Amino acid sequence: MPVNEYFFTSEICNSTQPYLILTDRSVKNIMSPRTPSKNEEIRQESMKRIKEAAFSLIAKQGYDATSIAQIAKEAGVSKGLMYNYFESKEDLLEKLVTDAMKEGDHVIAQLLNEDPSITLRNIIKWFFKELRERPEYWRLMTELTFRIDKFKFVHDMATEKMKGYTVFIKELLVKIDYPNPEGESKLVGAIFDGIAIQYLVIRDDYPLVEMEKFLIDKYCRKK
Amino acid sequence: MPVNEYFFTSEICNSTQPYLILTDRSVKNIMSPRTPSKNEEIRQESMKRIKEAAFSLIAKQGYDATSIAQIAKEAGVSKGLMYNYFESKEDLLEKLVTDAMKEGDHVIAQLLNEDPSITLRNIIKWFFKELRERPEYWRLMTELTFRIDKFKFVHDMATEKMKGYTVFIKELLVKIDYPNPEGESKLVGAIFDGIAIQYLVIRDDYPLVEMEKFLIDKYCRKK
Amino acid sequence: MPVNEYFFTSEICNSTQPYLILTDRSVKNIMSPRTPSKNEEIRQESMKRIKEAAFSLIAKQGYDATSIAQIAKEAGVSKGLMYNYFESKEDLLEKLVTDAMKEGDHVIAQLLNEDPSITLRNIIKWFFKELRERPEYWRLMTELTFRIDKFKFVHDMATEKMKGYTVFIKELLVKIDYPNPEGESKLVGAIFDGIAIQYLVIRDDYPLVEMEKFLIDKYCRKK
Amino acid sequence: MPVNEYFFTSEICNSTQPYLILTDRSVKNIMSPRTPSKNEEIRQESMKRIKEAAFSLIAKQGYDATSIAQIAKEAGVSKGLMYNYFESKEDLLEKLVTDAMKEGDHVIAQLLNEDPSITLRNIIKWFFKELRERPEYWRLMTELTFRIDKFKFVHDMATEKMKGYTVFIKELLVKIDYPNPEGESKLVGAIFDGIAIQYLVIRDDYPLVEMEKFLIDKYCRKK
DNA sequence: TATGAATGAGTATTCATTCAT
DNA sequence: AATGAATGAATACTCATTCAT
Repeated sequence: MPVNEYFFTSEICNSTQPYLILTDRSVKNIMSPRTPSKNEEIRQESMKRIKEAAFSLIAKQGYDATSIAQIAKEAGVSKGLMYNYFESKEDLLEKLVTDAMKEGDHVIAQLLNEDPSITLRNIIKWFFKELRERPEYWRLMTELTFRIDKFKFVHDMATEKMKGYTVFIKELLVKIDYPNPEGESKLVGAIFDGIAIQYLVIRDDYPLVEMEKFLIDKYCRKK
Repeated sequence: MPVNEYFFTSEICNSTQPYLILTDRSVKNIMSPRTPSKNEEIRQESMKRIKEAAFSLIAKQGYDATSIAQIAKEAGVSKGLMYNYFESKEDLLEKLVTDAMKEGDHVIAQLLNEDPSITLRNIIKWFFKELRERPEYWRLMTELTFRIDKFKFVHDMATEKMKGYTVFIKELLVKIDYPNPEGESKLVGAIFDGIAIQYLVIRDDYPLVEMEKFLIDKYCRKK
Repeated sequence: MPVNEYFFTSEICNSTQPYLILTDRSVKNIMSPRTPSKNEEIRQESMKRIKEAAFSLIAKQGYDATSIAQIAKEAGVSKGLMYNYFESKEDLLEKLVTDAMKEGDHVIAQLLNEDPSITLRNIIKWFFKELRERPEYWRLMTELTFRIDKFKFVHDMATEKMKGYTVFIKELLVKIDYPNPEGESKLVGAIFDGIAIQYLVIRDDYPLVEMEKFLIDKYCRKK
Repeated sequence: MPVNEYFFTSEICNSTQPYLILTDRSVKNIMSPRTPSKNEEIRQESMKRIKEAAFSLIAKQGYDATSIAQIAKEAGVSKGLMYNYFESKEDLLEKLVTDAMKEGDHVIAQLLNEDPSITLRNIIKWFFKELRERPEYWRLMTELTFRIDKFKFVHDMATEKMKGYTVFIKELLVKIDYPNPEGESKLVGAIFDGIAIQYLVIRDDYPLVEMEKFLIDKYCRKK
């Protein structure tokens, strides 16, 4: 691999700014006091701090109850800076949700197995793992989903995901000859939501481990 | 969305109208041009109108989006009067929720039957009936439950109810020799909550009738 | 005239509230802590103070440069109160302008005379009188008229008034056989605006008296 | 709206580009990798672009509605750079207005003719030409003039120009034996301002051509 | 008991200006 | 000379709550 490959970090390559082309001006740092990549770094850092602060506060307190001032304080930046990166409070929320969804998006493919029972078990396990690892995210999504009028984008995302997922479960149940797969797949959907909700509300008192075992035993047992 | 939690309570049937009992305060107040009982009547009437207005508005719009001014207008009273009866907006909400929960308590007794299968069927039917008839109420309870930090009292009520309820279902399942009653009763709890939340979000697109039949068939069939 | 006529002041009769009908309740002042007319009085007083403060500040500084906070402070009320009476800052402005226009509306009829020369002289005199007595109002109107995009209502009012007025002048000039009444009436319109503008800007240094005499001499001299 | 004030000035033809003269400051700055004159060239270029962007935006949208960020973007420079050349947003405006006034100064000389009637006709024609070609500029000047408290410098410039101008017109009228030149010159000033303001407000509906002919016919006809 | 005028702390958002680089 | 991330004071507006009557 030629040495010069090292000169092109992903950061530089992704830069949307053309200034890094080496000209007299950029070499002498006359035109630009900070390099564009340095600036981008600063931007990303600030954005990240804002997003993290916003996410944890909104997930804990809810969207309305969390003020821009509070987020800025938590993130250690000024209120004004938030509007360099996000058009509005709602735009910030949308980016937060989109980010969080992306995190979970890639996994499904890895859960597939030629044995449908195992696929189903993987899904169940993944669901409980998500619940344990990102409870705040699911709490937030649930809250937002309930506010259809205000956050249609969340509601739409959620509804669509739910449909695709129910179909998928049904096909698995068909393959493993589970009785009444049509109704049962809808039931499984409700069970997932129900467990999530109860866990998100009562948390440590909820028998998450027991329920996980129970579900796997109920739906993934080899006949 | 813990919905089923609200169906059962340990404190059975406290008077829903305790204010009519003549307390020291109202008895003493005899210099008033109105008799104490007349006064109390007026109080009850005003309170009722405020609660009704508050409930319907909050259920429709959410707690934050509903202002005291709006409630007062809908109830046909002044803003100031509201603070004669309720210490704050949050206190009003608490009394609203408490009332609504008490209403649910009465019903349970009527669902009992010497045949546990029939009792269970009655419960399932009542659950779906509630969902159809008072979706706003359940939406409100769900919304509030998710705002733990702000409305701890709802969370506590919900958790307590859920426990009592799970025990009750378990006993029914034991009586009808349903396999694994311990886990299954928790599952039924999750199913109720799951169905409720899905229905409350997607409404008309949700197969409520189908799910009701499916559940009755699954849990109440005589072997 | 029957004595009871004296009981119905205009204030009471105009009240939109029916409470003044003498019933036990209103006599004993149980239902309403302040009489509706007293309330209306308070409202009018507050409104007046806000309007006066707003008018003088906006006329002096311009609309944008005058903040709600400033107006409230000048009026000696809280910011919040302003929104009891006016829907927005712009609504306040609109009411201000409408009020000011009303003040000047009635006069025209009184300027008419069977001798068109005298009518014209009356108009010219009235114009200079207005300029002397309400310069802030005309300054404000001029400023606002220039901001078509934002204050279309002012622009429309102004344009309409100008048209009617030009036609009126033309007819007068026709009657007094002034040469070229069509063009001359438009010129007179421009002259009025021009004098107003110059006076409103340089004020005391402007030869208002001299111009008034000059105009009367030029246009109202008996042939 | 004092428009005509900007047409004449006492300080005739200061260099419109005084910055190109090498000052002590730029001469000394020899450690720079650029020559001082090269630097100065860059300065001039940047300043010019900023001024042009600022002028067109402010003329179109008004002073308050135009942000520094917008100007910088339009000019293709950074916000920070603006503060190298202008102390503040208001300072930028002041320089803009001063520049624009100077531009007007040059023209007058070209309008002069040994025949005073022709000079007057030239002035009238030039006035209407300006109005047609640069209405935004005149709109801006008018807007600013009316904000005395905020932009006193505009007011002062305007007042001074008006005086010089009135004297000039008067002398022309004297030469052509127009009756009452003292009053009539002031009237012409008012007429210019009046026509300008009416045209700037109602634009296409204003009979600009008709008024131009009418004025020339009225004031420049050889007897 | 009942009213509603009044308050003031709170909200999201904007923007001229600063300053490290 | 030039940049643009960052600031913070200012903006219009909202609303739960108080209190004189």
